[in-house]
Amino acid sequence: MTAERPLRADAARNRSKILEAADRQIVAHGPEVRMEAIAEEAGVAVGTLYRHFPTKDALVAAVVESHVEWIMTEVEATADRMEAGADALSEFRRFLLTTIELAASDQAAKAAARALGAQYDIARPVARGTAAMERIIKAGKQSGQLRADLDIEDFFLLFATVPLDQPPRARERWIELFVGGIAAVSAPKPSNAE
Amino acid sequence: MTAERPLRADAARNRSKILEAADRQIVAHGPEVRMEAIAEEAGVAVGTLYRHFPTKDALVAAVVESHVEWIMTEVEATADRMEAGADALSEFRRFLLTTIELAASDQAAKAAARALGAQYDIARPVARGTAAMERIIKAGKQSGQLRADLDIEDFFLLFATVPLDQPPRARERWIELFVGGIAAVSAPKPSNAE
DNA sequence: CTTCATCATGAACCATGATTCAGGTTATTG
DNA sequence: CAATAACCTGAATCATGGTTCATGATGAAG
Repeated sequence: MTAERPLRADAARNRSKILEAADRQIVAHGPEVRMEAIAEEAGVAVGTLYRHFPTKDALVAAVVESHVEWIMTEVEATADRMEAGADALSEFRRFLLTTIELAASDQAAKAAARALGAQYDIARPVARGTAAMERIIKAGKQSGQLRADLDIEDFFLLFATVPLDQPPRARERWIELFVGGIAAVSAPKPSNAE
Repeated sequence: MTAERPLRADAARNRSKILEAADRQIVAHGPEVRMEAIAEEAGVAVGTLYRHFPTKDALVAAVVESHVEWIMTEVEATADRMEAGADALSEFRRFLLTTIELAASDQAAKAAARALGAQYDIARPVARGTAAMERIIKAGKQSGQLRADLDIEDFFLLFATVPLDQPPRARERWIELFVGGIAAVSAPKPSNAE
């Protein structure tokens, strides 16, 4: 069906220059950058962008998806560590801190996080991450450090909620509060308090 | 200085028609509604909008601020109840539920919440709410149900973070998780777990 | 070294939406 | 009932930014 005629050498080169430029621009200025800015950064004319991507949205989507991919990789690494016996809470805290810290200055990752929260279904990459999150939850529950009623949905909620726009101190604080809420020791309706 | 010449009768009437229309439109469709839509809803021509508000931003700001005002009123009511001895956690949960539930379908309130989180300084209305939040925190700590280290900043963080775009069930769940994190019984770094 | 299918260029084109302003209305005052 | 300052109208103007396409270049095949 889709006869994949190999790209002409220069075309291939341009394609990646565009992708890289778009990534750089979107990371720095967010998905609203003008096509012209991307073209300039890539040392190419706007028309060329359109030769490779039908619309701006398509180009942005390509970039953002690669960042979702990246986030999912982090999730997997966390799952690995937790299964290897690491402390559930501190491991999770670490994940949030490093990932969020990086994502905060990265407008593309922000868009990615938003996308994740908005419509839990960016297919491929998310599927990978979903499996990892299941593992995280399972491991955390077994060690007794995560609420017994935790759910994947909760994780997506978490992503949709991270205050990426706040200053670093605020982000750390937020993590602190949220992790406390996730911990098994917290009591949703404490009747034994005092 | 500012010689407040009273508005001509029809002008005053139009002004409020515009404000109401803008509110309705922004609540329904968010701050991106076209000026023309607002004008039409108000039964007035676009030019008239500009006679009363220098720019679109000014008009939107007026509307959004009134919603911040509203939220702050809710905060005060909550403070009152808590000082009157109501259960800290459930009272706070109630506040979040009702306020958020209303705000969720209210694009203007969403923008308002975002504004609150983005730049804690919408002067007047926030000042009012800030005082109330101080009261909430104080009352909560005294009853021993709120973390001893809670801070006003935490509340702003909370507002900046509420997942208004998520479905109702998700919002409720989020509140559950977050309140758990705020409760004094939770232990940030539990060493007595087990 | 031709030849031509691919590819690149970038000015022109379009769509959207905010803002302006010349010309017509109307509330208010005397 | 003038007279006029305040007001209103809405088509025209601007600005922004995505998308197209006629024209010119160039890598690959023979």
